[in-house]
Amino acid sequence: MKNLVIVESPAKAKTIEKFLGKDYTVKSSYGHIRDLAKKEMSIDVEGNYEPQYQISDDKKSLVAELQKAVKGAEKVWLASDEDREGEAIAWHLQETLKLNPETTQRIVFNEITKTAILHAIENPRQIDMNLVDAQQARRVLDRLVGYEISPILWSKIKPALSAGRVQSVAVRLIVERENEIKAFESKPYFRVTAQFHPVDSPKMLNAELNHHFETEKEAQAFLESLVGSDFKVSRIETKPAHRTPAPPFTTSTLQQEASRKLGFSVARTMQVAQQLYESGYITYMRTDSVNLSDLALNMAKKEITAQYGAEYVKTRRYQTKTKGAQEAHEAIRPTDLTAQSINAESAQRRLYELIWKRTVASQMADAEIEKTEMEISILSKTKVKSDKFQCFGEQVKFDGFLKVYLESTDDEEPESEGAKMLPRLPDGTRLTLEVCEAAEHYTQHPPRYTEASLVKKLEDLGIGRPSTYAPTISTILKREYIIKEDREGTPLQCVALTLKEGKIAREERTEKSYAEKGKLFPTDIGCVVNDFLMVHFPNIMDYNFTATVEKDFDEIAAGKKEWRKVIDRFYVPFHKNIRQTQQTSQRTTGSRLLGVDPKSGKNVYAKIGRYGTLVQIGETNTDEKPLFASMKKGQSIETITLEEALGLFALPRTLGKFEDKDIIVSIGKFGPYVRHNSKFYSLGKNDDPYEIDEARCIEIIKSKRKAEEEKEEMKKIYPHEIGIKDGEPVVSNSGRFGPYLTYKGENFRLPKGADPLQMTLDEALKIIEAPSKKAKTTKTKKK
DNA sequence: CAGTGAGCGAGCTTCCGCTTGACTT
Repeated sequence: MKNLVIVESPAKAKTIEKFLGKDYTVKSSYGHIRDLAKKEMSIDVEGNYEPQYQISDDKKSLVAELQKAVKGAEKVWLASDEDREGEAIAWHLQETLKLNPETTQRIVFNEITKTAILHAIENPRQIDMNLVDAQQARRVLDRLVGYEISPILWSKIKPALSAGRVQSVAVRLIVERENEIKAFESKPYFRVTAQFHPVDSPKMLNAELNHHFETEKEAQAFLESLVGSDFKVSRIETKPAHRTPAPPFTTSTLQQEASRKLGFSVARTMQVAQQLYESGYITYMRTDSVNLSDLALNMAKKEITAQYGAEYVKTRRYQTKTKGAQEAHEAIRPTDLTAQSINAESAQRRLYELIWKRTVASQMADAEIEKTEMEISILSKTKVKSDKFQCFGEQVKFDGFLKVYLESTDDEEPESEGAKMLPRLPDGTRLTLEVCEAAEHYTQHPPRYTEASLVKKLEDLGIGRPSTYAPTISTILKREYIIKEDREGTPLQCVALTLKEGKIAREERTEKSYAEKGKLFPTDIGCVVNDFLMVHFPNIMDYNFTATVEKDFDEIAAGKKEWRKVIDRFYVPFHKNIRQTQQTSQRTTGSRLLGVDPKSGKNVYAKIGRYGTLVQIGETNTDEKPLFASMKKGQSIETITLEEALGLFALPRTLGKFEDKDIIVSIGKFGPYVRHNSKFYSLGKNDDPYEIDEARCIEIIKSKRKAEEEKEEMKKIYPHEIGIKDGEPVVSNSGRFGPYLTYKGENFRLPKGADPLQMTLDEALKIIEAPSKKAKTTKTKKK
């Protein structure tokens, strides 16, 4: 082997190997191979912040494999990504594999095309230690922040909590949005819409009054003033406008669009995109760049010309404006733009088509639009009115990119009527009012974040990276700082006044406020932790903290600052704050007094305990031990009432007898259960231990008994011998996931619908001999 | 396998950013 090239991703390795030919072997590092040890701080704070790196357990065999490959190679090329992390990966490889810095070739390319790669090979350099140091500073800072603040939370609030530069700010955004919503006062207003038609034509015009009314009285008075009034077109104006397509996808915009258009969670989008990437359908999916390669631009031009005509082509190069973008890759695009769709499972196909449309549209001409604005004046018999009706029309003159794709918005207002073509009516045209309605609406609070809109906000603030958006959300969900929930709209009483044929009718309607789906809500713990961090670590919680330290990292990368000095300037005051907070801050439980227990006369509190939120009767600092009960799902410290709190002390409940033994319902370590004759039976998902009755308990007991009997039956049937081949039996067994086959010590999955009891030996052998999806080279680890 | 929450004290938890694991009984 002459040349060994090491890249970050195995899929990339496969592609590059094709371009480079047989003199090159391409291997993958699978990301970072070394990191700070997980257990300890692993930073020698006294020793000038020297980081202590170690090869992670799951990378040991890979490193050994790379070591072997290095020995057999004449030249080693480090081709990790062209950014801070990529440079550090190259450096860790050089250190770990003991490569000679003088002779090791560092190459970079940010698009996977033959020209880009060959160009890179012709222009090797050495590792840029300034860039590596910028990464070390980033890594060390994150570790210091996370590993020094988290233990404070354990002792002051609850064990196993966490804080960090990215996650804590993400939680702050959600907590603050919820506070805004709580502070929001929804106010009613009256929106006036009307239908007119020219005196001599039945063609209807939809119009809206140029302002709202605050009260029904005002709206009523306005409608009354219309009776007997005349109407005319007082102004009509048309002007050309154009719309431009959205830039190609980055990780963040892909997550947003897949959420809006396909309803995917951020994690699902990334999982499906990974599959598309591994199958070679799309370019790399973790990117902050909107750049397309020349190859892609040419492909797009050809494809658009062929499909839609040359007038639809407009080649555009987009600039990445995102804060802190590192642009190590291209934008997310199809590798082959001639494939408008792919033959794959539904989720993959739909995501691919979205990417195809977005990419192609980004290289298409603007849409040319003609906008029309019309004003309708009210000619009152009594006085001249400044109130005016307005109509808006839109006509697409040339569709351009709209032929292919239109970006969605997060706007939750229902699609407004409009954007239609307006008839051309000359100024002064007399109009007849057909109907006018003043309908009551309520102002809406700001929307809660969805996963995708949170990602967008984080990206706008320059916080987090494409590879961490999805994991960050799953971390704050796992810590139970936030929950993802649907919330139904609440009914609103609305008045509607309708003027028709000179008469005003009044109607009361019940309308629902907008339902919220998959929105992020803060939990009690999230709020308490956020408040604590805001008081004691305001600088870390500052929305500009990341942007500020990124400036330092950039200066380190430019060789203008020394990374250890940057860290020292941050750490000395930070650590002092840590010590002070640990010594002086109070334990925080978020406790709230709910009232007095009528039975005992003692105070009832709701607060955070070691294992979650709970309610408590009595005081903790007295001789008498208080009573405790866990709160139910959906209850919170802030909203729970005294009655609800007292209801939680109803467990354990004894619900009569079955077969002469007590039925007792309670909640245990593993959730709600029924106990009967010293045996435990878990309750179903929809059973509430506070509500469940005797009959349902007996049903649960009986069905569990039946399931056990069936299991016994299965044990009698299995193992079932299907036949003998080469002196070895072909057997079917029944396991946790249903029946399966065993032959010569190996297990085989059954295809859907196959019944091993009816199966012939030939059929069974077919399953056994079918090639398994992946070669069984990997060993399974057992704990 | 079927709480806990006070207090004592052992030992545990935790960050962000690169990557893809594994295929059960």
